[in-house]
Amino acid sequence: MLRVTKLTDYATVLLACLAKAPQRVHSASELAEMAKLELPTVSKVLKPLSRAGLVEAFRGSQGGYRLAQPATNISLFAVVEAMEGRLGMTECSGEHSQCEHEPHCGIQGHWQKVNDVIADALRSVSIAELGRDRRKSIPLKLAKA
Amino acid sequence: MLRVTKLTDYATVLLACLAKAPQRVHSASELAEMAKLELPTVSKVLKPLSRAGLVEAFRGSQGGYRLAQPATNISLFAVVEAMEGRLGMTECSGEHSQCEHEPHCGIQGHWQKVNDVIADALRSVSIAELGRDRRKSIPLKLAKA
DNA sequence: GAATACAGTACAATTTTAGTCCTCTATGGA
DNA sequence: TCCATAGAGGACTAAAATTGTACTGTATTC
Repeated sequence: MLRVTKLTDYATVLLACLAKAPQRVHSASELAEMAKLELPTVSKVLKPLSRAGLVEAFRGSQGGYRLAQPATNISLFAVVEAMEGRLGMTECSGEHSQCEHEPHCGIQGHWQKVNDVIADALRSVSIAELGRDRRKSIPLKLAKA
Repeated sequence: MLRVTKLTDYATVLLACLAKAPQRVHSASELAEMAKLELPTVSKVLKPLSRAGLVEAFRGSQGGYRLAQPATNISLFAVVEAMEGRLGMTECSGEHSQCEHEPHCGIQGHWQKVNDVIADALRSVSIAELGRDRRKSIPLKLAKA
């Protein structure tokens, strides 16, 4: 099915939540509430996003997360890469290929082209666009505000 | 990493083999030899390709497989779909979504757009293109950001 | 210094994927 | 006709990835 992992999916949802109030600091539990996810799951998602520089983390009481960049600057490509590592459609399109078939495989270079096109597709969508409600706009009760 | 499964990868390799002599019938063991894969694995890959109408199968002695369409007509999209089912980047972009978050998720429609772009990317490459130009490797030194 | 909240690591349960094997059916030739 | 070949279909095992959770540590605020 060629899909991203659930964690990556969650990441886009959480980033879209953050993008709705980019200046505010949201705690992980507040985000869990907003996205209807479990707290440990939210933490797990936000950590790699923080390491990748997509969100800023603040410790201590009143701490939480905030977008580290304008929402329009954060592409789906960056999110996928932060969550799943370097994009590569096949074994041999990664950095250090372990593929034993390479010596007699005539096609490995071609997947790279496909990778590039897909990467461009992901780069063309920012999380700002994800946040824009196109259907039913959701209440998004900020219960803990 | 956003990658296709190994079986899909194998499928492209096998189809590229078939495309080199499109009129000939190749037995599964012959293809296994060409692609340096195990026979059971080759069989497993060719079955869904046959069901999807990408290759023709001939039983009995002197039987084997042959491309059912000109190689230029067989896109990577068709191969991925035959091997992995309908393309969908996220749970909710599939046909029958089981995603419990849909009612309060504001972004599900947006992944569909990404799907479409990626589908187009895959549609733009045929297995005929995979077979030609065995340029060893493409300079890919996009240093990790 | 106590409470809050993120960081990092580890781990169990589940699901997917990969690979193999076995039986059945169809074909072509002796 | 009979037999060897070769794909069809399904079942099954092992391995790997994903998911979700827990626990301990560290930083910050009041």
